[in-house]
Amino acid sequence: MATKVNIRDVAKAAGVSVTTVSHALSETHSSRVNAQTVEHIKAVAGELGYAPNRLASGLRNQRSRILGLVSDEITTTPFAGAMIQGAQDAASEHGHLLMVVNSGLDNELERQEIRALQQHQVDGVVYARMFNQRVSVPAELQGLPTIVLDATSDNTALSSVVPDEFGAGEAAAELLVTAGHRRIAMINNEDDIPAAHGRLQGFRAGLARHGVELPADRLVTGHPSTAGGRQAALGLLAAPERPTALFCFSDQMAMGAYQAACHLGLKIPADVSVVGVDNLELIADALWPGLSTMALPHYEMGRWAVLKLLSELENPGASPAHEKVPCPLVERGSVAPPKN
Amino acid sequence: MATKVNIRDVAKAAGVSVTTVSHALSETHSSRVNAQTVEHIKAVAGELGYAPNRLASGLRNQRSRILGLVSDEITTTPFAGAMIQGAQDAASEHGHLLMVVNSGLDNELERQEIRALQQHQVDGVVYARMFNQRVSVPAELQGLPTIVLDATSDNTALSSVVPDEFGAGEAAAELLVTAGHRRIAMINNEDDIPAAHGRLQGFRAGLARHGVELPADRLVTGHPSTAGGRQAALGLLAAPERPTALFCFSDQMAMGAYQAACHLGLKIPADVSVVGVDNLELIADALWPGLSTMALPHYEMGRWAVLKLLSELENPGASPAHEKVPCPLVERGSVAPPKN
DNA sequence: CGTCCTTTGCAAAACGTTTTGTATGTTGCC
DNA sequence: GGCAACATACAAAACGTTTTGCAAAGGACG
Repeated sequence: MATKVNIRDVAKAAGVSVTTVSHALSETHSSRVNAQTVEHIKAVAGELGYAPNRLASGLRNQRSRILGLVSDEITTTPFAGAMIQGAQDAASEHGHLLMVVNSGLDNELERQEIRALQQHQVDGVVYARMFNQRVSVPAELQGLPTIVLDATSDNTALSSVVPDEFGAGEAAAELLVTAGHRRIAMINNEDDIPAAHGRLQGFRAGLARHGVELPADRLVTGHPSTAGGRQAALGLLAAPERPTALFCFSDQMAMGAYQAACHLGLKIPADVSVVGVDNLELIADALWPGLSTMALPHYEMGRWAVLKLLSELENPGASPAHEKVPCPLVERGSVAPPKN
Repeated sequence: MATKVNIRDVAKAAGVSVTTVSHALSETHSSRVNAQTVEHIKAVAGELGYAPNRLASGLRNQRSRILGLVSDEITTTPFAGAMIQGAQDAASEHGHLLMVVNSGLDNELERQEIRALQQHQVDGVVYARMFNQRVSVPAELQGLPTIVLDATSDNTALSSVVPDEFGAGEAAAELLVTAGHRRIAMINNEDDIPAAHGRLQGFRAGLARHGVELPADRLVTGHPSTAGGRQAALGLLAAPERPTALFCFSDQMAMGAYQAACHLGLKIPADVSVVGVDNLELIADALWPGLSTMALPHYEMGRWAVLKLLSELENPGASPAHEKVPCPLVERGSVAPPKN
């Protein structure tokens, strides 16, 4: 009762030839067969539960309808899920399936996984990173349509999609300034990656538009973790003229800021407002009060990458695109006007 | 320069027949060809970068070497990553690839995704849930080897793997009692799922072994979220004879307990010890102090499921297994002896 | 020296599709 | 009524493997 019924069985049951069944079931060739016959064949096929063997059709067409998604680390980051989901949804909508592999940080393993994908004749690959960084895609992917996801490739011939880091920083500044804040600080990632750079630039630009400065002593960096954020926030909030608002590189660092505030007896948002980046449900929603944060559009980026990949497969001549997806603000309860 | 080289090219380059190449490269038939010739062929194949087309061999062998993983929700839970990774690692080690699909809570979509997997001739399926619950696997999977992951199926013919919930509860009790606690409370999930039931049973058993009771007013339930845990903890810790230790259903609920403690001016672990379940890096590691917790073995379960699936594929007669994977304690800093 | 076995290599068929080219039957037109 | 044109259906080849059955060559033995 398994997937045993093949096109020959359908042909026999419908009393026609295999060719006719194939034509009837194919969108493009159905004109070659009588409309009534098409109906009949479809009915019989449905009845028999016929599902064409994609291995066979892939072999014949040189088109497996499988897409590869290779990422650096699925396990450790909570973003991976949204990315994969976005990619998978887009693939599924267009009759494709996704093969997910991940390599950790092991280059040799990565090579191997990519070879495995190639053996399975994937039509193309999404090469994903879990945060916006600069990468060079492995040579193995030469000749295979590839989209770079949440990273920028040194090979500009490859399409890529990243969050609009600049815009996120800008919007965060806008939010805090219009809430009335003037003494504002930023806790940034100490690593000099595009994400850190872009958010800072945007934040500065957003502040500047309202004539607000970000003096050097209100820009601190730390390890991108709760502990890093906590430590940085403890320093900032202990200062004599402490800032009334904090923009944190990530929700995790923002969580550290919450801990620092609680430790110092400061209330959020009454004494200090906090804005994060990521919109990790697990953190932003869990903090008390909820954390207002700039959502990283991982789902949308996953979708975009697959859609772009499919479109490049359709017409191979297309020129590459470099997309920036906006990061919408998700307001919870961590921002209020300053007290005085 | 893509994956253009096929077995025929190798044969030509090596000056032998296609058959001989196939035999030489196959583990089982390599005895049919001269050892020296095997070496030569392998050398040529390597030189040419030959990689056999799995679509073709899958078609021929009726064995695609693709495994399906269908899950309810990848996006929203941070466990998915570890599960997928475990499954993928195990698959990769045995020369298989994983196709991940997920259905949300939409049954129709699930059916559709499963059909898609079947069209791609997956050799078997891992049917995963994101927390231990009771499921009935969809009829579409009839006839396809299936393993149930992090759930128990009403069809006992299907192998399944779940965490050892009972053992986790037991170990948590052991930890708290040997630290010296006697007034101990539990904050459980209000939903009556195997996870909640098992952990409570185990916790009770663990306490009982040391003559400690869990009176009704020290067993409270709440929504399995930070807010739910916070609310429950606020109630417990405001009681006249407040408990000195809390066992929480999840790390998220434990995070709520942290917030309640901070709110009430209680220090962890000095005033109250806390134990969670899950070992979510994002939370357990982020809390201050770090949260001691029972790790849910998602990675291992993912591995186990795939390994079991592969073994059932090898010998189809095997009887089903129902595995419980232990939940190791991960100690951080949230447990200390009671003050008085 | 002939026979029989063993070693080694190959030709051909099969897996389930899709597509091209062709054959059959039907209709319309002169 | 004959022929062209068209609609419809089919046979066969191809995609890249694996495996079965068979042939050729070489060695051992009587």
